[in-house]
Amino acid sequence: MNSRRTSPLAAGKTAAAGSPWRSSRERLRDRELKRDAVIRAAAREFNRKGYHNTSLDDIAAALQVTKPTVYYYVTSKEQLLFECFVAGVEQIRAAFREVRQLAVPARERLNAVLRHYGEAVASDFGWCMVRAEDQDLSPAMSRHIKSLKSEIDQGIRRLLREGIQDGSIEPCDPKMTAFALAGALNWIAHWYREDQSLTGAQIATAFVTIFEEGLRPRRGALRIDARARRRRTHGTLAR
Amino acid sequence: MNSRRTSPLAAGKTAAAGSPWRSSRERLRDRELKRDAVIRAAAREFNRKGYHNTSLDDIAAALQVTKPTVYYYVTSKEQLLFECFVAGVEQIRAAFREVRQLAVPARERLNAVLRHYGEAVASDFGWCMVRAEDQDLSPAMSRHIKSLKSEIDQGIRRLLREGIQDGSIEPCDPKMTAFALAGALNWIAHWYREDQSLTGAQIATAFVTIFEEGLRPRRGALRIDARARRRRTHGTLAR
DNA sequence: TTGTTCCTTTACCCACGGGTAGGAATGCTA
DNA sequence: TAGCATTCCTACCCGTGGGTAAAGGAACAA
Repeated sequence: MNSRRTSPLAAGKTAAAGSPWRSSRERLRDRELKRDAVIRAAAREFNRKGYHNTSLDDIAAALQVTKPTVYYYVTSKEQLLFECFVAGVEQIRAAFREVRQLAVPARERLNAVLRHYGEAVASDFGWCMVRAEDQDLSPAMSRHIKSLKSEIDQGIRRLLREGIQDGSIEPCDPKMTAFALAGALNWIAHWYREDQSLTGAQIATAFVTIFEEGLRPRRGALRIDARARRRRTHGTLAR
Repeated sequence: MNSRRTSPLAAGKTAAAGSPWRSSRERLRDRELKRDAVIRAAAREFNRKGYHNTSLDDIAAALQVTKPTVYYYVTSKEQLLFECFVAGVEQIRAAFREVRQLAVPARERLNAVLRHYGEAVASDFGWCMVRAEDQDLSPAMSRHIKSLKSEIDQGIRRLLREGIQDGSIEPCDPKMTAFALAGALNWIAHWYREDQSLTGAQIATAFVTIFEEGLRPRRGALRIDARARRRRTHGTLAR
Protein backbone atom coordinates (compact mmCIF):
# COMPACT_ATOMS: atom_id res chain seq x y z
CA MET A 1 0.00 0.00 0.00
CA ASN A 2 2.49 2.62 1.16
CA SER A 3 4.81 2.64 -1.83
CA ARG A 4 7.47 5.07 -0.69
CA ARG A 5 9.62 5.29 -3.80
CA THR A 6 12.63 7.26 -2.70
CA SER A 7 14.68 6.96 -5.87
CA PRO A 8 13.74 9.94 -8.05
CA LEU A 9 13.11 12.39 -5.24
CA ALA A 10 16.00 11.54 -2.92
CA ALA A 11 18.32 11.85 -5.91
CA GLY A 12 18.32 15.58 -5.25
CA LYS A 13 20.68 15.13 -2.28
CA THR A 14 23.42 13.78 -4.55
CA ALA A 15 24.81 17.36 -4.76
CA ALA A 16 27.33 16.91 -1.90
CA ALA A 17 29.74 14.67 -3.81
CA GLY A 18 32.83 12.96 -2.40
CA SER A 19 31.30 12.40 1.02
CA PRO A 20 31.92 9.02 2.69
CA TRP A 21 28.24 8.31 2.22
CA ARG A 22 28.50 8.32 -1.49
CA SER A 23 28.85 4.58 -1.99
CA SER A 24 26.09 3.75 0.42
CA ARG A 25 23.81 6.08 -1.43
CA GLU A 26 24.80 4.42 -4.65
CA ARG A 27 23.94 1.12 -3.09
CA LEU A 28 20.51 2.46 -2.29
CA ARG A 29 20.09 3.63 -5.84
CA ASP A 30 21.16 0.25 -7.13
CA ARG A 31 18.63 -1.33 -4.92
CA GLU A 32 15.85 0.83 -6.32
CA LEU A 33 16.98 0.00 -9.82
CA LYS A 34 16.90 -3.68 -9.11
CA ARG A 35 13.56 -3.41 -7.47
CA ASP A 36 12.18 -1.66 -10.53
CA ALA A 37 13.67 -4.38 -12.70
CA VAL A 38 11.84 -6.98 -10.65
CA ILE A 39 8.55 -5.19 -11.05
CA ARG A 40 9.07 -4.69 -14.75
CA ALA A 41 9.97 -8.36 -15.23
CA ALA A 42 6.84 -9.31 -13.34
CA ALA A 43 4.76 -7.06 -15.57
CA ARG A 44 6.17 -8.68 -18.66
CA GLU A 45 5.52 -12.18 -17.39
CA PHE A 46 2.01 -11.31 -16.25
CA ASN A 47 1.46 -9.84 -19.66
CA ARG A 48 2.60 -13.00 -21.37
CA LYS A 49 0.97 -15.66 -19.25
CA GLY A 50 -1.47 -13.95 -16.96
CA TYR A 51 -1.15 -13.34 -13.25
CA HIS A 52 -2.20 -16.73 -12.00
CA ASN A 53 -0.27 -18.64 -14.59
CA THR A 54 2.93 -16.89 -13.64
CA SER A 55 4.83 -18.27 -10.67
CA LEU A 56 7.42 -16.36 -8.75
CA ASP A 57 9.91 -18.90 -10.01
CA ASP A 58 9.06 -17.75 -13.53
CA ILE A 59 9.71 -14.15 -12.65
CA ALA A 60 12.93 -15.06 -10.92
CA ALA A 61 14.02 -17.11 -13.92
CA ALA A 62 13.34 -14.19 -16.24
CA LEU A 63 15.76 -12.17 -14.13
CA GLN A 64 18.17 -15.08 -13.87
CA VAL A 65 17.98 -15.17 -10.10
CA THR A 66 16.11 -17.37 -7.63
CA LYS A 67 12.80 -16.89 -5.93
CA PRO A 68 14.09 -15.69 -2.55
CA THR A 69 15.93 -12.93 -4.34
CA VAL A 70 12.65 -11.66 -5.67
CA TYR A 71 11.27 -11.77 -2.17
CA TYR A 72 14.18 -9.69 -1.04
CA TYR A 73 12.80 -6.79 -3.06
CA VAL A 74 9.12 -7.42 -2.71
CA THR A 75 7.02 -8.79 0.11
CA SER A 76 4.48 -10.82 -1.85
CA LYS A 77 3.17 -11.68 -5.26
CA GLU A 78 0.16 -9.59 -4.52
CA GLN A 79 2.30 -6.54 -3.93
CA LEU A 80 4.06 -7.20 -7.19
CA LEU A 81 0.79 -7.02 -9.04
CA PHE A 82 -0.19 -3.94 -7.13
CA GLU A 83 3.01 -2.14 -8.07
CA CYS A 84 2.51 -3.00 -11.72
CA PHE A 85 -1.01 -1.74 -11.45
CA VAL A 86 0.08 1.55 -10.00
CA ALA A 87 2.88 1.97 -12.51
CA GLY A 88 0.37 1.60 -15.34
CA VAL A 89 -2.18 3.95 -13.89
CA GLU A 90 0.51 6.46 -13.10
CA GLN A 91 1.36 6.80 -16.78
CA ILE A 92 -2.17 7.92 -17.47
CA ARG A 93 -2.32 10.29 -14.56
CA ALA A 94 0.86 11.83 -15.93
CA ALA A 95 -0.92 12.35 -19.23
CA PHE A 96 -3.61 14.34 -17.48
CA ARG A 97 -1.09 16.49 -15.68
CA GLU A 98 0.76 17.19 -18.90
CA VAL A 99 -2.33 18.05 -20.90
CA ARG A 100 -3.72 20.34 -18.27
CA GLN A 101 -1.24 22.98 -19.41
CA LEU A 102 -2.43 23.19 -23.00
CA ALA A 103 -4.41 26.27 -23.97
CA VAL A 104 -6.65 24.59 -26.53
CA PRO A 105 -10.32 23.55 -26.65
CA ALA A 106 -11.26 20.66 -24.41
CA ARG A 107 -11.72 18.28 -27.32
CA GLU A 108 -8.09 18.63 -28.28
CA ARG A 109 -6.98 18.18 -24.70
CA LEU A 110 -9.13 15.08 -24.51
CA ASN A 111 -7.57 13.75 -27.68
CA ALA A 112 -4.11 14.31 -26.28
CA VAL A 113 -5.02 12.42 -23.12
CA LEU A 114 -6.48 9.58 -25.14
CA ARG A 115 -3.34 9.27 -27.20
CA HIS A 116 -1.21 8.98 -24.07
CA TYR A 117 -3.79 6.61 -22.69
CA GLY A 118 -3.42 4.34 -25.70
CA GLU A 119 0.33 4.33 -25.41
CA ALA A 120 0.13 3.42 -21.75
CA VAL A 121 -2.23 0.54 -22.40
CA ALA A 122 0.11 -0.84 -25.05
CA SER A 123 3.08 -0.62 -22.69
CA ASP A 124 4.51 -3.28 -20.39
CA PHE A 125 2.24 -2.24 -17.57
CA GLY A 126 -0.81 -1.93 -19.76
CA TRP A 127 -1.89 -5.46 -19.15
CA CYS A 128 -1.68 -5.16 -15.40
CA MET A 129 -3.59 -1.93 -15.35
CA VAL A 130 -6.33 -3.25 -17.55
CA ARG A 131 -6.67 -6.97 -17.14
CA ALA A 132 -5.64 -7.64 -13.59
CA GLU A 133 -8.61 -8.43 -11.44
CA ASP A 134 -9.04 -6.54 -8.25
CA GLN A 135 -10.23 -9.72 -6.56
CA ASP A 136 -6.61 -10.80 -6.64
CA LEU A 137 -5.69 -7.96 -4.33
CA SER A 138 -6.31 -7.39 -0.65
CA PRO A 139 -9.28 -5.14 0.09
CA ALA A 140 -6.98 -2.26 0.97
CA MET A 141 -4.99 -2.50 -2.24
CA SER A 142 -8.14 -3.04 -4.23
CA ARG A 143 -9.66 0.12 -2.79
CA HIS A 144 -6.52 2.03 -3.60
CA ILE A 145 -6.37 1.11 -7.27
CA LYS A 146 -10.10 1.58 -7.58
CA SER A 147 -9.78 5.14 -6.47
CA LEU A 148 -6.95 5.73 -8.92
CA LYS A 149 -9.04 4.35 -11.74
CA SER A 150 -12.00 6.39 -10.67
CA GLU A 151 -9.84 9.49 -10.77
CA ILE A 152 -9.02 8.79 -14.40
CA ASP A 153 -12.64 8.16 -15.23
CA GLN A 154 -13.65 11.43 -13.62
CA GLY A 155 -10.89 13.20 -15.51
CA ILE A 156 -12.29 12.05 -18.82
CA ARG A 157 -15.83 12.99 -17.86
CA ARG A 158 -14.58 16.40 -16.82
CA LEU A 159 -12.94 16.99 -20.19
CA LEU A 160 -16.11 15.90 -21.92
CA ARG A 161 -18.21 18.33 -19.89
CA GLU A 162 -15.76 21.13 -20.57
CA GLY A 163 -15.83 20.31 -24.26
CA ILE A 164 -19.60 20.35 -24.37
CA GLN A 165 -19.54 23.71 -22.66
CA ASP A 166 -16.91 25.32 -24.87
CA GLY A 167 -18.62 23.92 -27.94
CA SER A 168 -15.79 21.68 -29.06
CA ILE A 169 -17.64 18.47 -28.24
CA GLU A 170 -21.07 17.36 -29.37
CA PRO A 171 -23.49 17.23 -26.43
CA CYS A 172 -23.58 13.72 -25.00
CA ASP A 173 -23.85 11.75 -21.78
CA PRO A 174 -20.39 12.21 -20.20
CA LYS A 175 -20.61 9.05 -18.11
CA MET A 176 -21.51 6.72 -20.95
CA THR A 177 -19.14 8.40 -23.35
CA ALA A 178 -16.27 8.10 -20.91
CA PHE A 179 -17.03 4.40 -20.51
CA ALA A 180 -17.06 3.92 -24.26
CA LEU A 181 -13.81 5.77 -24.79
CA ALA A 182 -11.94 4.11 -21.95
CA GLY A 183 -13.33 0.73 -22.93
CA ALA A 184 -12.14 0.94 -26.50
CA LEU A 185 -8.69 2.00 -25.37
CA ASN A 186 -8.41 -0.46 -22.53
CA TRP A 187 -9.31 -3.24 -24.87
CA ILE A 188 -6.12 -2.61 -26.80
CA ALA A 189 -4.34 -4.53 -24.07
CA HIS A 190 -6.24 -7.64 -25.11
CA TRP A 191 -5.26 -7.77 -28.71
CA TYR A 192 -2.07 -5.75 -28.83
CA ARG A 193 0.05 -8.73 -27.82
CA GLU A 194 -1.11 -10.66 -30.87
CA ASP A 195 -1.10 -7.88 -33.40
CA GLN A 196 1.73 -5.42 -33.00
CA SER A 197 1.56 -4.04 -36.50
CA LEU A 198 0.94 -0.57 -35.08
CA THR A 199 2.38 1.31 -32.12
CA GLY A 200 0.21 2.31 -29.21
CA ALA A 201 0.31 5.92 -30.36
CA GLN A 202 -0.79 5.02 -33.87
CA ILE A 203 -3.69 2.98 -32.57
CA ALA A 204 -4.76 5.74 -30.25
CA THR A 205 -4.62 8.27 -33.06
CA ALA A 206 -6.76 6.05 -35.25
CA PHE A 207 -9.25 5.61 -32.44
CA VAL A 208 -9.43 9.31 -31.78
CA THR A 209 -10.32 9.91 -35.41
CA ILE A 210 -13.06 7.30 -35.26
CA PHE A 211 -14.51 8.77 -32.09
CA GLU A 212 -14.38 12.28 -33.45
CA GLU A 213 -16.04 11.62 -36.76
CA GLY A 214 -18.66 9.08 -35.76
CA LEU A 215 -20.09 6.39 -37.98
CA ARG A 216 -22.98 8.34 -39.43
CA PRO A 217 -21.85 10.15 -42.58
CA ARG A 218 -21.36 13.85 -42.05
CA ARG A 219 -22.20 15.19 -45.50
CA GLY A 220 -25.55 14.23 -47.05
CA ALA A 221 -25.54 10.45 -47.35
CA LEU A 222 -25.82 8.77 -50.69
CA ARG A 223 -27.76 5.63 -49.93
CA ILE A 224 -28.41 4.82 -53.56
CA ASP A 225 -27.84 1.14 -54.09
CA ALA A 226 -28.84 -0.02 -50.64
CA ARG A 227 -31.80 -2.00 -51.96
CA ALA A 228 -29.78 -3.70 -54.67
CA ARG A 229 -27.18 -4.89 -52.16
CA ARG A 230 -29.92 -6.17 -49.92
CA ARG A 231 -31.17 -8.46 -52.65
CA ARG A 232 -27.74 -9.93 -53.09
CA THR A 233 -27.35 -10.56 -49.40
CA HIS A 234 -30.71 -12.31 -49.25
CA GLY A 235 -29.54 -14.57 -52.02
CA THR A 236 -26.52 -15.79 -50.14
CA LEU A 237 -28.51 -16.15 -46.96
CA ALA A 238 -30.69 -19.06 -48.16
CA ARG A 239 -28.20 -21.83 -47.49
CA MET B 1 -13.21 -29.81 -27.42
CA ASN B 2 -15.85 -32.07 -28.93
CA SER B 3 -18.90 -30.79 -27.14
CA ARG B 4 -21.51 -33.19 -28.46
CA ARG B 5 -24.69 -31.68 -27.10
CA THR B 6 -27.26 -34.28 -27.94
CA SER B 7 -30.32 -32.72 -26.36
CA PRO B 8 -31.87 -30.50 -29.04
CA LEU B 9 -31.09 -32.68 -32.01
CA ALA B 10 -31.81 -36.10 -30.53
CA ALA B 11 -35.14 -34.71 -29.36
CA GLY B 12 -36.46 -35.42 -32.83
CA LYS B 13 -36.87 -39.08 -32.00
CA THR B 14 -39.44 -38.20 -29.34
CA ALA B 15 -42.18 -38.82 -31.94
CA ALA B 16 -42.70 -42.46 -31.00
CA ALA B 17 -44.49 -41.76 -27.71
CA GLY B 18 -45.51 -44.36 -25.15
CA SER B 19 -42.51 -46.53 -25.83
CA PRO B 20 -40.73 -48.11 -22.87
CA TRP B 21 -37.83 -45.77 -23.53
CA ARG B 22 -39.74 -42.70 -22.57
CA SER B 23 -38.48 -42.42 -19.04
CA SER B 24 -34.93 -43.03 -20.11
CA ARG B 25 -35.21 -40.18 -22.58
CA GLU B 26 -36.55 -37.97 -19.83
CA ARG B 27 -33.58 -38.93 -17.75
CA LEU B 28 -31.32 -37.83 -20.56
CA ARG B 29 -33.10 -34.52 -20.78
CA ASP B 30 -32.76 -34.05 -17.04
CA ARG B 31 -29.10 -34.72 -17.38
CA GLU B 32 -28.70 -32.02 -20.00
CA LEU B 33 -30.62 -29.61 -17.83
CA LYS B 34 -28.42 -30.31 -14.87
CA ARG B 35 -25.33 -30.00 -16.97
CA ASP B 36 -26.45 -26.60 -18.17
CA ALA B 37 -27.14 -25.61 -14.58
CA VAL B 38 -23.59 -26.56 -13.68
CA ILE B 39 -22.16 -24.47 -16.47
CA ARG B 40 -24.35 -21.53 -15.62
CA ALA B 41 -23.40 -21.72 -11.96
CA ALA B 42 -19.76 -21.81 -12.96
CA ALA B 43 -20.24 -18.74 -15.13
CA ARG B 44 -21.80 -16.86 -12.27
CA GLU B 45 -19.03 -17.78 -9.86
CA PHE B 46 -16.32 -16.94 -12.38
CA ASN B 47 -18.08 -13.67 -12.92
CA ARG B 48 -18.08 -12.90 -9.21
CA LYS B 49 -14.62 -13.99 -8.21
CA GLY B 50 -12.65 -14.67 -11.35
CA TYR B 51 -11.68 -18.01 -12.79
CA HIS B 52 -8.65 -18.70 -10.66
CA ASN B 53 -10.24 -17.53 -7.47
CA THR B 54 -13.14 -19.88 -7.94
CA SER B 55 -12.64 -23.45 -6.80
CA LEU B 56 -14.75 -26.34 -7.92
CA ASP B 57 -15.90 -26.62 -4.34
CA ASP B 58 -17.30 -23.12 -4.69
CA ILE B 59 -19.23 -24.05 -7.78
CA ALA B 60 -20.49 -27.22 -6.16
CA ALA B 61 -21.54 -25.27 -3.08
CA ALA B 62 -23.46 -22.81 -5.24
CA LEU B 63 -25.42 -25.76 -6.57
CA GLN B 64 -25.70 -27.30 -3.12
CA VAL B 65 -23.93 -30.47 -4.20
CA THR B 66 -20.39 -31.77 -3.78
CA LYS B 67 -17.39 -31.53 -6.03
CA PRO B 68 -17.55 -35.03 -7.53
CA THR B 69 -21.08 -34.31 -8.64
CA VAL B 70 -19.79 -31.45 -10.72
CA TYR B 71 -17.20 -33.79 -12.20
CA TYR B 72 -19.98 -36.15 -13.12
CA TYR B 73 -21.22 -33.58 -15.62
CA VAL B 74 -17.96 -32.05 -16.68
CA THR B 75 -14.50 -33.48 -17.16
CA SER B 76 -12.38 -30.59 -15.90
CA LYS B 77 -12.39 -27.03 -14.71
CA GLU B 78 -10.86 -26.05 -17.99
CA GLN B 79 -13.75 -27.51 -19.91
CA LEU B 80 -16.12 -25.62 -17.67
CA LEU B 81 -14.50 -22.36 -18.67
CA PHE B 82 -14.52 -23.39 -22.28
CA GLU B 83 -18.23 -24.11 -22.25
CA CYS B 84 -18.96 -20.75 -20.66
CA PHE B 85 -16.81 -19.14 -23.30
CA VAL B 86 -18.69 -20.80 -26.10
CA ALA B 87 -22.06 -20.06 -24.57
CA GLY B 88 -21.17 -16.37 -24.48
CA VAL B 89 -19.82 -16.20 -27.98
CA GLU B 90 -22.81 -18.13 -29.25
CA GLN B 91 -25.15 -15.37 -28.12
CA ILE B 92 -23.34 -12.95 -30.36
CA ARG B 93 -23.20 -15.26 -33.32
CA ALA B 94 -26.94 -15.63 -32.92
CA ALA B 95 -27.23 -11.86 -33.14
CA PHE B 96 -25.46 -11.91 -36.49
CA ARG B 97 -27.72 -14.64 -37.81
CA GLU B 98 -30.80 -12.77 -36.71
CA VAL B 99 -29.74 -9.46 -38.16
CA ARG B 100 -28.74 -10.92 -41.48
CA GLN B 101 -32.44 -11.07 -42.37
CA LEU B 102 -33.14 -7.36 -42.03
CA ALA B 103 -33.61 -5.39 -45.23
CA VAL B 104 -32.14 -2.12 -43.98
CA PRO B 105 -28.91 -0.22 -44.58
CA ALA B 106 -25.77 -1.82 -43.14
CA ARG B 107 -25.42 0.81 -40.44
CA GLU B 108 -28.75 -0.16 -38.97
CA ARG B 109 -27.88 -3.83 -39.15
CA LEU B 110 -24.62 -3.03 -37.41
CA ASN B 111 -26.45 -1.14 -34.72
CA ALA B 112 -28.75 -4.08 -34.16
CA VAL B 113 -25.79 -6.42 -33.82
CA LEU B 114 -24.10 -4.07 -31.39
CA ARG B 115 -27.18 -3.91 -29.23
CA HIS B 116 -27.35 -7.67 -28.99
CA TYR B 117 -23.62 -7.68 -28.40
CA GLY B 118 -24.00 -5.36 -25.44
CA GLU B 119 -26.73 -7.50 -23.96
CA ALA B 120 -24.59 -10.60 -24.31
CA VAL B 121 -21.64 -8.98 -22.62
CA ALA B 122 -23.81 -7.94 -19.70
CA SER B 123 -25.21 -11.47 -19.34
CA ASP B 124 -23.99 -14.30 -17.11
CA PHE B 125 -21.62 -15.53 -19.75
CA GLY B 126 -20.38 -12.09 -20.65
CA TRP B 127 -17.52 -12.23 -18.24
CA CYS B 128 -16.26 -15.55 -19.47
CA MET B 129 -16.42 -14.48 -23.07
CA VAL B 130 -14.59 -11.27 -22.43
CA ARG B 131 -12.30 -11.61 -19.47
CA ALA B 132 -11.26 -15.22 -19.47
CA GLU B 133 -7.70 -15.61 -20.66
CA ASP B 134 -7.02 -18.08 -23.36
CA GLN B 135 -3.80 -19.05 -21.59
CA ASP B 136 -6.03 -20.85 -19.14
CA LEU B 137 -7.17 -23.20 -21.88
CA SER B 138 -5.45 -26.01 -23.68
CA PRO B 139 -4.02 -25.05 -27.08
CA ALA B 140 -6.83 -26.85 -28.87
CA MET B 141 -9.57 -25.11 -26.90
CA SER B 142 -7.74 -21.82 -27.20
CA ARG B 143 -7.59 -22.15 -30.95
CA HIS B 144 -11.25 -22.96 -31.06
CA ILE B 145 -12.45 -19.93 -29.17
CA LYS B 146 -9.99 -17.74 -31.02
CA SER B 147 -11.56 -18.70 -34.30
CA LEU B 148 -15.03 -18.02 -32.92
CA LYS B 149 -13.93 -14.60 -31.79
CA SER B 150 -12.29 -13.91 -35.08
CA GLU B 151 -15.52 -14.77 -36.83
CA ILE B 152 -17.30 -12.09 -34.84
CA ASP B 153 -14.59 -9.58 -35.58
CA GLN B 154 -14.80 -10.31 -39.28
CA GLY B 155 -18.57 -10.00 -39.12
CA ILE B 156 -18.32 -6.49 -37.74
CA ARG B 157 -15.74 -5.48 -40.31
CA ARG B 158 -17.95 -6.86 -43.02
CA LEU B 159 -20.90 -4.76 -41.89
CA LEU B 160 -18.66 -1.72 -41.78
CA ARG B 161 -17.47 -2.29 -45.31
CA GLU B 162 -21.00 -2.81 -46.51
CA GLY B 163 -22.08 0.35 -44.77
CA ILE B 164 -19.30 2.36 -46.34
CA GLN B 165 -20.34 1.01 -49.69
CA ASP B 166 -24.05 1.65 -49.36
CA GLY B 167 -23.31 5.10 -47.97
CA SER B 168 -24.83 4.53 -44.56
CA ILE B 169 -21.46 4.62 -42.79
CA GLU B 170 -18.78 7.27 -42.95
CA PRO B 171 -15.65 5.97 -44.69
CA CYS B 172 -13.21 4.61 -42.10
CA ASP B 173 -10.67 1.87 -41.45
CA PRO B 174 -12.84 -1.22 -40.86
CA LYS B 175 -10.22 -3.04 -38.82
CA MET B 176 -9.55 -0.25 -36.38
CA THR B 177 -13.18 0.71 -36.14
CA ALA B 178 -14.18 -2.86 -35.40
CA PHE B 179 -11.59 -2.98 -32.63
CA ALA B 180 -12.87 0.25 -31.16
CA LEU B 181 -16.49 -0.85 -31.24
CA ALA B 182 -15.88 -4.32 -29.87
CA GLY B 183 -13.53 -2.93 -27.24
CA ALA B 184 -16.02 -0.44 -25.89
CA LEU B 185 -18.70 -3.10 -25.71
CA ASN B 186 -16.48 -5.80 -24.26
CA TRP B 187 -15.39 -3.45 -21.57
CA ILE B 188 -18.92 -3.38 -20.24
CA ALA B 189 -18.16 -6.72 -18.64
CA HIS B 190 -15.58 -5.01 -16.44
CA TRP B 191 -17.77 -2.41 -14.87
CA TYR B 192 -21.25 -3.83 -15.25
CA ARG B 193 -20.95 -5.88 -12.09
CA GLU B 194 -20.36 -2.76 -10.04
CA ASP B 195 -22.82 -0.45 -11.72
CA GLN B 196 -26.04 -2.12 -12.77
CA SER B 197 -28.06 1.06 -13.02
CA LEU B 198 -28.74 0.29 -16.67
CA THR B 199 -29.56 -2.89 -18.55
CA GLY B 200 -27.20 -4.25 -21.14
CA ALA B 201 -29.56 -3.16 -23.89
CA GLN B 202 -29.74 0.38 -22.57
CA ILE B 203 -25.98 0.64 -22.39
CA ALA B 204 -25.58 -0.72 -25.88
CA THR B 205 -28.13 1.75 -27.20
CA ALA B 206 -26.31 4.63 -25.54
CA PHE B 207 -23.03 3.44 -27.01
CA VAL B 208 -24.49 3.13 -30.47
CA THR B 209 -25.64 6.73 -30.30
CA ILE B 210 -22.19 7.85 -29.24
CA PHE B 211 -20.51 5.93 -32.02
CA GLU B 212 -22.95 7.19 -34.60
CA GLU B 213 -22.72 10.85 -33.77
CA GLY B 214 -19.06 11.21 -32.96
CA LEU B 215 -17.54 13.73 -30.59
CA ARG B 216 -16.95 16.51 -33.06
CA PRO B 217 -20.03 18.73 -33.24
CA ARG B 218 -22.06 18.24 -36.39
CA ARG B 219 -23.49 21.75 -36.74
CA GLY B 220 -21.10 24.72 -36.75
CA ALA B 221 -19.36 24.79 -33.38
CA LEU B 222 -19.56 27.77 -31.08
CA ARG B 223 -16.19 27.89 -29.37
CA ILE B 224 -16.73 31.28 -27.81
CA ASP B 225 -15.49 31.27 -24.26
CA ALA B 226 -12.75 28.70 -24.68
CA ARG B 227 -10.03 31.16 -23.76
CA ALA B 228 -11.79 32.38 -20.67
CA ARG B 229 -12.20 28.85 -19.35
CA ARG B 230 -8.52 28.18 -20.03
CA ARG B 231 -7.54 31.00 -17.71
CA ARG B 232 -9.63 29.59 -14.92
CA THR B 233 -8.11 26.17 -15.34
CA HIS B 234 -4.64 27.63 -15.18
CA GLY B 235 -5.54 29.26 -11.93
CA THR B 236 -6.44 26.00 -10.22
CA LEU B 237 -3.39 24.33 -11.68
CA ALA B 238 -0.81 26.35 -9.72
CA ARG B 239 -0.94 24.37 -6.49
C1' DT C 1 -36.51 -59.98 -5.25
C1' DT C 2 -32.41 -59.38 -7.68
C1' DG C 3 -29.54 -57.21 -10.87
C1' DT C 4 -28.37 -52.97 -13.32
C1' DT C 5 -27.89 -48.26 -14.34
C1' DC C 6 -27.68 -43.65 -12.84
C1' DC C 7 -26.47 -40.15 -9.61
C1' DT C 8 -24.21 -38.58 -5.62
C1' DT C 9 -21.49 -38.99 -1.69
C1' DT C 10 -17.30 -39.59 1.68
C1' DA C 11 -12.64 -39.84 1.90
C1' DC C 12 -8.59 -39.46 -0.14
C1' DC C 13 -4.27 -38.34 -3.27
C1' DC C 14 -0.67 -35.24 -4.62
C1' DA C 15 1.41 -31.54 -7.52
C1' DC C 16 2.00 -26.84 -7.62
C1' DG C 17 3.45 -22.77 -5.96
C1' DG C 18 3.57 -18.98 -2.37
C1' DG C 19 6.40 -18.14 1.24
C1' DT C 20 10.37 -18.87 4.81
C1' DA C 21 14.65 -20.32 7.56
C1' DG C 22 19.13 -20.06 7.72
C1' DG C 23 23.48 -19.84 5.82
C1' DA C 24 27.15 -18.45 2.33
C1' DA C 25 29.38 -14.96 -0.33
C1' DT C 26 30.54 -10.16 -1.02
C1' DG C 27 31.75 -5.79 0.24
C1' DC C 28 32.29 -1.94 3.31
C1' DT C 29 34.06 0.01 7.88
C1' DA C 30 37.55 0.39 11.43
C1' DT D 1 42.41 -8.30 10.63
C1' DA D 2 37.80 -8.56 12.79
C1' DG D 3 33.08 -7.14 12.50
C1' DC D 4 28.86 -5.72 10.44
C1' DA D 5 25.50 -5.11 6.68
C1' DT D 6 23.90 -6.30 2.22
C1' DT D 7 22.65 -9.55 -1.14
C1' DC D 8 21.59 -13.91 -2.83
C1' DC D 9 21.34 -18.93 -2.50
C1' DT D 10 19.97 -23.97 -1.10
C1' DA D 11 16.68 -26.44 1.04
C1' DC D 12 12.56 -26.74 2.95
C1' DC D 13 7.44 -26.11 4.64
C1' DC D 14 2.60 -26.61 3.87
C1' DG D 15 -2.01 -24.94 2.38
C1' DT D 16 -4.85 -24.93 -1.49
C1' DG D 17 -7.34 -27.01 -4.83
C1' DG D 18 -7.81 -30.01 -9.06
C1' DG D 19 -8.90 -34.50 -9.60
C1' DT D 20 -10.07 -39.60 -8.33
C1' DA D 21 -11.44 -44.22 -6.09
C1' DA D 22 -14.91 -46.53 -4.38
C1' DA D 23 -19.02 -47.21 -2.33
C1' DG D 24 -24.00 -45.94 -1.00
C1' DG D 25 -28.60 -45.20 -2.36
C1' DA D 26 -32.43 -44.37 -5.53
C1' DA D 27 -34.97 -45.74 -9.70
C1' DC D 28 -36.00 -48.96 -12.96
C1' DA D 29 -36.10 -53.67 -15.44
C1' DA D 30 -37.19 -58.56 -15.25
